[in-house]
Amino acid sequence: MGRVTRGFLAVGTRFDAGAAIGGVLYKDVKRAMLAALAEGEWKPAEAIPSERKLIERFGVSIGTLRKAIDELVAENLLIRHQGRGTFVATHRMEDHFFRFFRVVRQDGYREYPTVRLVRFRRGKADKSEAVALGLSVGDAVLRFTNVLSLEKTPVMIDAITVPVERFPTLTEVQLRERPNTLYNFYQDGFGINIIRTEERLRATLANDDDADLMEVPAGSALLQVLRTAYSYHDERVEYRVSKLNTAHHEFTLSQP
Amino acid sequence: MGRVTRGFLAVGTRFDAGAAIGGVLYKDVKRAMLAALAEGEWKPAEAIPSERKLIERFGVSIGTLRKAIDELVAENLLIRHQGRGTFVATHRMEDHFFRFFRVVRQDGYREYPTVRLVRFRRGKADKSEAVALGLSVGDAVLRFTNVLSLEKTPVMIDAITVPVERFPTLTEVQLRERPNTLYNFYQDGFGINIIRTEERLRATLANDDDADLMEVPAGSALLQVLRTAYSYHDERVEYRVSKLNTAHHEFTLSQP
DNA sequence: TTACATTTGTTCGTATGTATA
DNA sequence: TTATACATACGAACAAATGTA
Repeated sequence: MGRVTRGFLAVGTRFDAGAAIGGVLYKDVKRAMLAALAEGEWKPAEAIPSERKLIERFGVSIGTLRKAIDELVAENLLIRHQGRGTFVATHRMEDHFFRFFRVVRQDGYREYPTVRLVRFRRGKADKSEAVALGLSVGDAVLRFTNVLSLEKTPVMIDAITVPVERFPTLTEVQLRERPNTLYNFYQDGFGINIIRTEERLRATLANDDDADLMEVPAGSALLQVLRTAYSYHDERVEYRVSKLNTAHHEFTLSQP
Repeated sequence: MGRVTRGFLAVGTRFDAGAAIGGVLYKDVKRAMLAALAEGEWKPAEAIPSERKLIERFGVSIGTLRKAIDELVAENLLIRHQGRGTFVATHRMEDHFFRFFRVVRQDGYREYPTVRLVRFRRGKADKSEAVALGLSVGDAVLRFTNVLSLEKTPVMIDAITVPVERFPTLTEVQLRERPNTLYNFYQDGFGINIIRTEERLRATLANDDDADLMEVPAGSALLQVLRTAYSYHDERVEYRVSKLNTAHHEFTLSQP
């Protein structure tokens, strides 16, 4: 005989609930927590309720709760600190910056880049942007380009496209004056949390524009990174084509 | 008051043992299991002892054992199958092939490559090989080159270097006739398990040799991948420089 | 087909250790 | 010092998958 309720779901016996919902309780808890994150009930940098409160809220045991949290921690959505609490991950420099900026000097040295905004324009999604962002060709998008420098030397060009729908009030000035990382800015300014990216890499040759911005000869070999960035529920919110000069740097698959 | 022994370690009370060894019991169990794997007590594709036997062997509770196994599973060293047992991971095609072969057609289609061995020679480690493999310059190495094709078209060149010391009996014929993946061959033929790689990516231009092997014009942009492959205990056993033609394919960071 | 033994997976709960404010 | 929070370790009970008799 199962329990009579599933606590937060309250849908009948343990067994019936299992058949009716996800079958696995900790997965249901995880989903509920994911919903609390996606809906903004728990905000970046804030502590979520303590384990004791969460087991009351969800009506599960400590082990089940911890298993749900374990997975959210593994996915970098939450960060646990013994003695302090469990926190919603942010994109502040200290936290996750090098998870998304994988450029390293060839001797392994890592450094924060300086960013210069060189283009900002409204436009209509082309085919590749529409495919990448799940839009229709012609939908309104914002395109902007950053030049990233390391040790004062331009090393990477990021050509970024976002749907206007998700960033309706975004202005060039805001972008230029943002105090922190771009993904942190998405987070603070628009409530959009980038939690995952998919990236594909190619080699390409510098065109005149690249050559100009990156101070290399046209025809140089560049590493091209095609990135789609995802928010909660696999929602695509940014498409980015980066070009990296690998004369002195490289793209690393190792996390620091 | 702690327990009197730590089972397989038997080094005193729980607390003392903690201070003396790793401090965390499940980490000790994990280390012991890692040792059993590294020493070949548990061999690839075989089942390790059941949880019940392991908790007897290590003198820990089921929860502690499972936490140790959880981490080894997360690191892809073990694979659990409910109802069957827990198995040592292998490099057979079905298992982990696409963890190490990250080349995908631009439309996302994945395919096993065909491999052609085009060079095999003994030599002395140069600077970069020595650094990558933790050898001294001049140490004996084997170098061999594979051309990988997808849909009958050459797409990637792998220039591979391994220390002779780790592969003393390796011959060109063996390499040419291996029935399975290269890492599976290392595993079966030399007891060497590749469990992890570090990769760095650059863009480069095709030289005459590349152009010849890959049937592209010299000067084409190619994606270069510098890979160091590790066995247990972070031992470096292979250094590989790959060049990929990204005209129709790309290097993906997504796992299938 | 059925029944059973074996193995891992999930859920429960308790006690204690460790880090933090 | 104290209270709070997460971390580790224990183990029981049952569920689900698998292979075999």
